[in-house]
Amino acid sequence: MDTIHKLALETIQKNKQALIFVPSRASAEKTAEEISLLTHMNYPEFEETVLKAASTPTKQCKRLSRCIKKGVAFHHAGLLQKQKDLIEDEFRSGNIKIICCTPTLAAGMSLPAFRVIIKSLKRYSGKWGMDWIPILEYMQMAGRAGRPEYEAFGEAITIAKDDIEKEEIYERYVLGEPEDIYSKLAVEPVLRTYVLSLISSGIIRNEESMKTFFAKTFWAHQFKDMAKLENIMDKMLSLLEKWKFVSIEGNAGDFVIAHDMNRTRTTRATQIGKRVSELYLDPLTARYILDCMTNFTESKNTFSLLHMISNTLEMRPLLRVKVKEHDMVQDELVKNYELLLQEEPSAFDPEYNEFCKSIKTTLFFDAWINENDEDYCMETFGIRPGEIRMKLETADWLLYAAEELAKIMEYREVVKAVRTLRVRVKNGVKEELLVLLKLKNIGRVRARRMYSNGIKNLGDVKKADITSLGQILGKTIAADVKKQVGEDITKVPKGTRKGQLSIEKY
DNA sequence: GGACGGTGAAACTTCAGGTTGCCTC
DNA sequence: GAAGTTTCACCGTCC
Repeated sequence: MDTIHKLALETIQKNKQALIFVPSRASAEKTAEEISLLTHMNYPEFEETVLKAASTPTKQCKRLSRCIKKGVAFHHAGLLQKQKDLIEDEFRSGNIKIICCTPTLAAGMSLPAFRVIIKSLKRYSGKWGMDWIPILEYMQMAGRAGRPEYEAFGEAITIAKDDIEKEEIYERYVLGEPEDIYSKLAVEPVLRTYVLSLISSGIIRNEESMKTFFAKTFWAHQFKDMAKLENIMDKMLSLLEKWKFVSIEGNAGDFVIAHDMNRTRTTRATQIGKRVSELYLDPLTARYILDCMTNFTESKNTFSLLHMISNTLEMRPLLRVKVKEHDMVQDELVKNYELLLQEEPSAFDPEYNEFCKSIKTTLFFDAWINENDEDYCMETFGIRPGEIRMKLETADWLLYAAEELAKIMEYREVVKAVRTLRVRVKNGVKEELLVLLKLKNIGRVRARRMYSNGIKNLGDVKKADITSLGQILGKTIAADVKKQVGEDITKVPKGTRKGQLSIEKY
């Protein structure tokens, strides 16, 4: 038995609770599972919530359910919100004794435990291999120990693999000072967005006031070199002008300073620039979407639009292309090449890898709008339910933004295509089900059942007799649906069941 | 003799997280 | 860099 397992069991014996921080999701799940096999608790009542969080229980859901039954859970961003809520609530009420988690639970949420166990203070960090995590993060994790309302103290235990590491951990984390906080404003996407929004809202009217404004920010305070900073802002401004989101007029603005005409030229957001700002889009993405949309012709389709949104900064991190998937992604790229709305970068371009990822992400969305469920997506693309939801939400936002921009540009065909796609993404359905989705209480599953039983549009709903509709949808919903198409059926006939209709699984 | 099944070591892969917009029954 | 996962060779058992 591992040290971690012993500590976990000992915590349970003391009738206390522990959070175990581990460096990866796989490790969170595995550790939780191992501990769950060692406990003797039994909570069957949570099974349903865990398994029914997705339309079909995935491997992950089943694994979580097995653990929670034994009073142990794993927690990471791949879980569905409902599952995360359940875990947090049941930990608070004391039914779940141990949570093995990634840094999800380190910050933000108040979820104190008697004991915090940190499996490792090193984490994989791209190029550098394993690296120490920030001291700030250690403090966040350790700070979860000790419930102020119940405990006089808490324990934060860190596992060291040998004496040398023990020394280093003590020096670095226990005695160490947390890192300074740096402004995130300096990142270009953020800066672009803020400059545009300040111009759009009229807070900044010319270059002079822009510089005065930014000089007062925390970023400038840290950065100190104002000349360099002004340089960056000039660059931002000319980009925004180049992209036609901002117009810079030659005449002097409201605040005339005669000696420097250049700094007092009035800056204004264009109509499209104003909308971009309202949509909270990174101007770079907005420009990219606008350019893509001009290439949207009759020969393009939903794949084209899905790829358009998959290739944005907002959609990142994209789905990773695994070694075994490489050929498949390449094949799909070749197959769908004609559908793309932007040029493929050269294979030597540093961005090429991201481009391959954007293709895989598009394939996932495409599978989703063709009615493949969470379980299929997880098995096929390695995307977990929690991430599916996040991606769908981002997609919905970007499609909405694209629709709004297309409206202003009067790209009527694009507006139509994007609007349809947005509903399909939201519901995960093929186009043929869209009519049925207009009915309240009818989602992807029920609509598909109706369709496979021959009820393909609202007319069919009217024609269908209430008994068979009831067999497809259940009596209550069937009556409600009938009502929605104008037939008020308050009384469902009894005893008219003739036999089960074949209800195909989609 | 051959198919199947279990086991363990070696080879191979992969590796955290979460904010934005808008509308509406 | 380390842990988790998959693959594969090896061995024993059963038919």
